[in-house]
Amino acid sequence: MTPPASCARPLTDKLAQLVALTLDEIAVLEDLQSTTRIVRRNREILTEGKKYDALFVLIEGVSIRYRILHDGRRQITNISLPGDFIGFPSNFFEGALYSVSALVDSVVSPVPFAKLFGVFGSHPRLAAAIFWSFACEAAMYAEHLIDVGRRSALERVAHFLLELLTRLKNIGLADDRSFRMPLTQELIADALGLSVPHVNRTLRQLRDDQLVSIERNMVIVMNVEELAALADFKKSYLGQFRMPGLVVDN
Amino acid sequence: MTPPASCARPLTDKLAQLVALTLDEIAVLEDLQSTTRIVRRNREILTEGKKYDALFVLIEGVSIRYRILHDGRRQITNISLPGDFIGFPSNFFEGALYSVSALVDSVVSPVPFAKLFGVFGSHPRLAAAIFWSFACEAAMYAEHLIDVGRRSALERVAHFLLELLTRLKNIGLADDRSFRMPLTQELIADALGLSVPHVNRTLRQLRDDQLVSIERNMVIVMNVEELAALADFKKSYLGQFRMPGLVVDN
DNA sequence: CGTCGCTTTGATCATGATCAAGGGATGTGG
DNA sequence: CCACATCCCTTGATCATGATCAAAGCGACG
Repeated sequence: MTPPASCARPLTDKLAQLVALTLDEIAVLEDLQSTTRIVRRNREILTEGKKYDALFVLIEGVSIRYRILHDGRRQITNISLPGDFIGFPSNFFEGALYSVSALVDSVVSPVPFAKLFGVFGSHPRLAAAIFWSFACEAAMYAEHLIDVGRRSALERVAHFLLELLTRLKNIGLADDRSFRMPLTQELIADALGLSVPHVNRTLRQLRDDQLVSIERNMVIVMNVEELAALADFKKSYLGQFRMPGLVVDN
Repeated sequence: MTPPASCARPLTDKLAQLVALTLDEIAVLEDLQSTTRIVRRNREILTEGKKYDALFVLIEGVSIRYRILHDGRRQITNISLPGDFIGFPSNFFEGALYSVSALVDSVVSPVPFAKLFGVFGSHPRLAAAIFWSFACEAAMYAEHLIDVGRRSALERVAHFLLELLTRLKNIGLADDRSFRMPLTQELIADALGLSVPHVNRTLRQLRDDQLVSIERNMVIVMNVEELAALADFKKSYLGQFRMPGLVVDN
């Protein structure tokens, strides 16, 4: 059902959408991700406090980054989809700052820091493109923060659904208005700083208002416009990137 | 009272704490910040939606990054102190994602993307160090997100005070337990996703509990240990960095 | 057919928002 | 030197969003 991992190159595809990559650059990029590892559903990919000498690229699957507070409350800071880097910025610290778990059986590829920084030195265009994906990740953090800090439960859930739809669409895992929700309501709650019952009620309200339709795992956004207006959602932070420094000759 | 801007080199100082910089590297770093601009209190340094070809370094002063929602609610995502980059990741997008305002008269220095990426190509150690400061910024976002998503008002305010204390200490603007609070309670409220009266009451409670003392603008953390325990605060995300890729020869 | 994981619903509770009004400081013009 | 205005802090009363607690429904799967 799932294609062999070696066939999927989500990171390359993602960066290629940004910049037309040369064959050489593609080769370098593929070399970065040459070794892969399978991580089973519900196993940790990264563990808080451990030392790492690499970032990871998520080749296939879905993972969450989170922190668990002393009394068990959990905040999911971030959801990773195929093509995303895992471990930025966490792994750059003495002792990873967060744990990352696979939500489904996943394939990851470690990218040693040394290799990564090597590419930064030798392939400036690639460097800029990779840099972009970090910027994009940071932008999602900021947007997530606004969500949790100042939006109502309804707006939060709406924004969350639209962000997920947009991101899944970008990597070909959603069509224009529908996708399979990879998270349980408990996970959504922990991502949005809400309780499970309230997420459930909020989803119900969105359904009652004819804004979305949810059946089993399938989410259909019935009215993207209106939902976006409700959530104050602008997808610019997920896409339009400037590549100003691309023509760098030093 | 304040030293002339040309004397302050907070970014260089910050990075020098990380890696012993060569004279050449220091020169390159200073060259990056060679032009400066003064921004008056309450003026915007960056405006949401505008295009920029540069990041900025905050040389002196304090600034906030924020988004205002359609109905006027404001979320401050981030507070910048001297030595911090302003405009990551926002300025890498077509149309800056957020506005940034100076809270006091400030000095900033534009760093054109082209120059920045040039350094990335030519000075890998510097690149890694600058990269670190982006990672640190991203880590603060994540920590802020946990704050707002899953901590109570009391924990949030406590965590906020400790983060500020630690950051100010790192740049020599605070002693071991006290500092001048650069934000009004309204700004604290907008940073933490709370209302002004509740921030006020929460600060009062921290005072009543003998954890902090606040007089005018001066904040004294009376009991760092206990406050850190209350807030679940670990300062590792503000300091300990690995420089694994520092010895890169390509 | 029973268990497990997830969703759904209801009833009650509490944290923190909102609304409303003062209370200092500090600064400015008369 | 005083009047007044502005900005921020403080406090109180009420309200509401969303948490918590509890229990039932409902597939899927072994």
